Amino acid sequence: MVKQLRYSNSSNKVLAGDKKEAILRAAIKVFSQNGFFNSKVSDVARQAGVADGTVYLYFKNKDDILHSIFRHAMEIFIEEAKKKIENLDDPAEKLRQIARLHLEKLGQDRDLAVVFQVELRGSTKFMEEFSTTAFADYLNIIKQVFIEGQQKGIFREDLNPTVCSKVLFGALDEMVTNWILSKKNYPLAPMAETVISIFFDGVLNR
Amino acid sequence: MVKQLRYSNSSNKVLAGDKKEAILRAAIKVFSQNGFFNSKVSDVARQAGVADGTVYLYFKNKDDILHSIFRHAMEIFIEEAKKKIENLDDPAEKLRQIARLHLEKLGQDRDLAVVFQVELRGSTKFMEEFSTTAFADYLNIIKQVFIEGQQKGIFREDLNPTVCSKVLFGALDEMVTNWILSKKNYPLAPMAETVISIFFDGVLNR
Amino acid sequence: MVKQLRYSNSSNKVLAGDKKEAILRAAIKVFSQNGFFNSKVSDVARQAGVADGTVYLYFKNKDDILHSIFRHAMEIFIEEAKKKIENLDDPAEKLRQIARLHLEKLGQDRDLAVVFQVELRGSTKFMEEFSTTAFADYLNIIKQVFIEGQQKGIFREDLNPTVCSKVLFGALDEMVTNWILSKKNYPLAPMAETVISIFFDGVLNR
Amino acid sequence: MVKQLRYSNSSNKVLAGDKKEAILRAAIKVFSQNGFFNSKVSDVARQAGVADGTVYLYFKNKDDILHSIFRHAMEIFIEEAKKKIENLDDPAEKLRQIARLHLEKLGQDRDLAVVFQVELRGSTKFMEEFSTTAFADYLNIIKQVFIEGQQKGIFREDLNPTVCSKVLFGALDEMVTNWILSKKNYPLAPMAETVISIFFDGVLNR
DNA sequence: AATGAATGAGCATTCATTCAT
DNA sequence: TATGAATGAATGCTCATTCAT
Repeated sequence: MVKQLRYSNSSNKVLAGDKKEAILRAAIKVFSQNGFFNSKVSDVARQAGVADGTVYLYFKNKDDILHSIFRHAMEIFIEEAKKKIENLDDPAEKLRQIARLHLEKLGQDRDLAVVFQVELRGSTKFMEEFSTTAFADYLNIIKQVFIEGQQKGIFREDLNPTVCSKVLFGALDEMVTNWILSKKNYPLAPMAETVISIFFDGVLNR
Repeated sequence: MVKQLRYSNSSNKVLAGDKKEAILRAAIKVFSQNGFFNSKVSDVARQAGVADGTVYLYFKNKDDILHSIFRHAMEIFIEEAKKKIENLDDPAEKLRQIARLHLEKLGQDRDLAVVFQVELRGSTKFMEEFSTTAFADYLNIIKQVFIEGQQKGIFREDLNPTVCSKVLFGALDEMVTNWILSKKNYPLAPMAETVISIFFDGVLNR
Repeated sequence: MVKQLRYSNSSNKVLAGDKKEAILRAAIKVFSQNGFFNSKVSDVARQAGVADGTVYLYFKNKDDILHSIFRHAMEIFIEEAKKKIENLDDPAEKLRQIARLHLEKLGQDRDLAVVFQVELRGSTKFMEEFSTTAFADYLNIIKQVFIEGQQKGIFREDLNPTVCSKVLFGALDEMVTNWILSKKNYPLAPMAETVISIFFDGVLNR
Repeated sequence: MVKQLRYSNSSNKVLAGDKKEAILRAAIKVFSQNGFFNSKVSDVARQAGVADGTVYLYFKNKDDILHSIFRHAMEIFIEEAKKKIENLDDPAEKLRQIARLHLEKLGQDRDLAVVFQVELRGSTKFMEEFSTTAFADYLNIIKQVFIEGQQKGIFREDLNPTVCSKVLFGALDEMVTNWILSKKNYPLAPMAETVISIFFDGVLNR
């Protein structure tokens, strides 16, 4: 969910942006291991291989690092999600792809997932900001697809699209949280199918 | 989700247990307003009307207060949930009652809800512990009801009961989180119906 | 210029106010030795025999310690100056007593003098505040005595009392500054006579 | 009290010496606005229109900038003072000219005055050094004129010349300090007459 | 000469916890 | 039980200075 570090291939000089990304990667690792509040800026710096002060050349403060992790990852994720569904016609298939991408992305990067599921949730300050920015964008994508599905007669029209998008997100979110807290090391992405199956058809026998 | 403060009605002396509960209530209020990490033990003490040191007569440390809030509230909640479903036969109705109780309880106590949705989530330490204790009990109740429903032929048998219980919980949980972060002041409990409707019948048109 | 530490003489318990005064005395010593900006709060605490945090039970912050030194000393000084002149009739004698008290007080406490002459002067923020508070009171006392002298026909009436009070203060102030910077260890108080002599009669021969 | 910036008028290239002077002027402005301790070297560099590192091509360190301001200004001042009095015979008139020059120079350059009256005073390190170098030279000029006046029978012989020179300096110094701290914007130089009048004739009526 | 990215030492302040009363 | 004064460990951030270019 975060771009890989890129090193210049025409010289051994590290690209400017790479130092910032190195700090971001380091922060994801450190925050996921010790928690945001227990992580020291100097831990992040050491992990990134830079001096403490250098962190402040790229980030306003410790909070800003956490913000950047979120913004950066969401940006990439939303971009990818949009690309993935733009060539699909079936709204149901679109939701299935989004669900899969959601679990795939976080399932690929446990550290990032921990930061997303735990560290970002521990403060109303963060929560409030996030729930009105990139996160709102994400929910909105789901919602629009749902509305499209209602218009095409695929989804029930008695349901509120906003609530439905939250139900789907909540279910996926819970899968991720359980996954990172689990002692077992099962693959996360396949759970998308089950979630989608329940979301689409419900649990009742027919 | 937490017992109301009870004052002795035969004397002016506050009952011993009430002082502990006063501190718990104070902590719920303070934590929900400032966040756990930004709350000082002295804030909790002042809110409870006791001296700083007194807090340590009832709780091991600051973390222990948060733990107690969780344990105390979950205890009451699980007890109430069990009582609510013990006289019901229909597993579907049982889940409906649980869902409604979940949203009713937290919808009645915004401060407690904030602590549950935000403050308790900000540390893997807490999360790991919670996900294996009282929270596991709660998920297990849902799961058992689900299995019962499968045995009675009401619920689909191709679905994993554990995953289903998480999907239901995740959906409800997301409702609560959105509710506490929302500027609007809508009633939370009624959303249980929609969530249950989706969970039971799915979103697809038939 | 600062009250001496008082210990309870009826028990070995240190009086509450004494801890604050102990910190003030310690700060005067530490600031005068290392300068305000180079002094660490922990230096002051160690010198006072208390923990770092204790300093903050009595002072808002490091700046507040410096402020308090000034306020405390000026309070005592102004009180004493007023008492010294209240029973005198001759305005000239009043100024002589003030000049002597000024040099006597600071001449008795070199550390305090260093703080007054050097540390308090190094910031416009402090300077501006001081020059409009206790320091203004001091200058005003001199000025009022001067006006009284003009009314009694003792002092020249063509001179601006405000300017005259500043001239006298400036001369005394320079004596103190030179004294603390001097390698030699001469007594400061006697210089009051010379300053007063010049201030009263001028340097011209007649 | 500081030479004006001179730019080459035969080319667009700034003369080498001018860059050093530009940094000095920038430092005077920045120090007077924010105080020496609160000013960053990068502030000075920006104000001077050079890179941070460039400052260190002309000055050893931040302290050295403050030293240079003092040395540079005193050099010019003392040179000018000497020239002003070399063609005068009357010691009294010499002192009057010095007093006027003192207040004229600082009254022309408020930023420099702030640095002289406030920033240079905040450290015993600076104070001690200054009081034995250029400042001692300045006091010595006054003192020599005073002795000359005593020899010519103009000034009282019962007075210590050193003390007298300090009294005059202290009075002038206080005028400057009050001027920079004053909200009102009165001209400083004219106060030289009053100070000299008091210094020469005293405040007593005759 | 000039640059400015990188460094890393340094410090005020907070606050959970203790303990003498 | 209850108090609250005292403790002292712990850390984010700044900024003077360097040095490769």
